[in-house]
Amino acid sequence: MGRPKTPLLSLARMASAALDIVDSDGLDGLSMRRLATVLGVQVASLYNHVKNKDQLLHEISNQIMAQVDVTGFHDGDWRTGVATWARSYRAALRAHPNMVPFLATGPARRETSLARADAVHGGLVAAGWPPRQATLIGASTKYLVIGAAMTSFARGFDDDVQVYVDRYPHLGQAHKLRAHADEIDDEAFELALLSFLDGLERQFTEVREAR
Amino acid sequence: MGRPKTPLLSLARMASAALDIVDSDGLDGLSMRRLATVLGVQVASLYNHVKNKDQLLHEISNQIMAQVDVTGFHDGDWRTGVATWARSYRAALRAHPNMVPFLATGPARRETSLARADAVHGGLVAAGWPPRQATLIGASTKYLVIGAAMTSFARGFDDDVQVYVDRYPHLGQAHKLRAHADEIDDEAFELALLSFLDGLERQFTEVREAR
DNA sequence: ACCTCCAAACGAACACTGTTCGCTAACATA
DNA sequence: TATGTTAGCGAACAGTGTTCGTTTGGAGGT
Repeated sequence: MGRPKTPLLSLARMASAALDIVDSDGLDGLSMRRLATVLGVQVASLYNHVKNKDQLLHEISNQIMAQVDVTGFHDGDWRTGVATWARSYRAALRAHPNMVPFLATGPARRETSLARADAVHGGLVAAGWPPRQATLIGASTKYLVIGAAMTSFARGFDDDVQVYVDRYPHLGQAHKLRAHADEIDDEAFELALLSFLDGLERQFTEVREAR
Repeated sequence: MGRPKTPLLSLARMASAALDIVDSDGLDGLSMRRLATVLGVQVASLYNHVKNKDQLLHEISNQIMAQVDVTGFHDGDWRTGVATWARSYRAALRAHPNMVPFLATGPARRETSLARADAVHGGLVAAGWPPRQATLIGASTKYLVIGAAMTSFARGFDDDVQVYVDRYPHLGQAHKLRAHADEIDDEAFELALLSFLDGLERQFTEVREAR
């Protein structure tokens, strides 16, 4: 067949189609052959635009991480900075839940991830936090976001009552959870985030008074 | 060859060997063929003891979750209950970091997981929390633990300075993180956990006064 | 205009994966 | 003693990521 007059593929088109597959059929549902079929192309052609399947997934990851908002630090208020960062971070992950296991694993060497980390750390230090504390806050917040995106707590329970009755006395209502899954997950995340920020606030005043 | 005089395999032996492989070579490093080789056996034989590779992984997961300690609720003190639960939960996951992606994904239908959830929820309610709050606390705590186990924040950075210098002004010290990776991860987890518990404590007194 | 080099498609193959099938031989039970 | 179940084995199947050599279009240089 040879080289076509106008290119059939592009990195953007591939990443977009791949993300569609992952969104609808999970991470395991994405195979290079299936992606090729969707794009109307043969498998080997994909490797002209991507070195690896891994690289393709990183490409998608960058796309997702670009949605994370770190502008909340601009006015020097660290609390709203962390809050908007955490919320937009979680929202970006929840938009593509099947990608979360990949996003959360492995080193954060991705471009966009590092850029976000840089902005957060810089924002916290500029607001008056010692570097060490800024690091810890960044880490803790990331834990919370990743955990919340990874594990939809409420969806982890079965609709069927029989699973719980008799065997787990305190989980009698657990099957109802799935109906309000999103609601509960949202509330649990907000609860953790706000109480965390409250805790930090107290610590922050101590830091300021120590000077 | 036929049936051997004494069984060569057992579920326990398989799970144990499989976990060894996962611990040393990652989740992807575990293949049924390799597991069979390690056990001095042919692949097909494994399927006499396990229906699936998935079932094998669930077996391992149960083994790990059994390490989680929920006895802290026994004396009615919810705060130490949650704290010991969270810490032992995290410790169990950190002991086998490569298993975390599997443990964290998918519904928590596993026996041992449900038993733990039951104990936690029961403990919180017994201590005076309304069921709804108990659910949220369970969820939030799980988020934190899963996130902390999933993402070793500090290990996510590169040892090489050149990665950061010039490009990310606020991450100039980031390469030093890896040296104290464990220390930082521990502190970040404790920071999040304690400030979360503090936040809950304030909320709890409000709940009591409302009665 | 010609020649060269690179880019982007293809088809075929390789090594690997999880899983199933039919076969055999030992044990457990009636 | 006969029967059925259990736990090994070998071979095969469909599917995976990836690489190789080949073909051909287009861009750049002389």
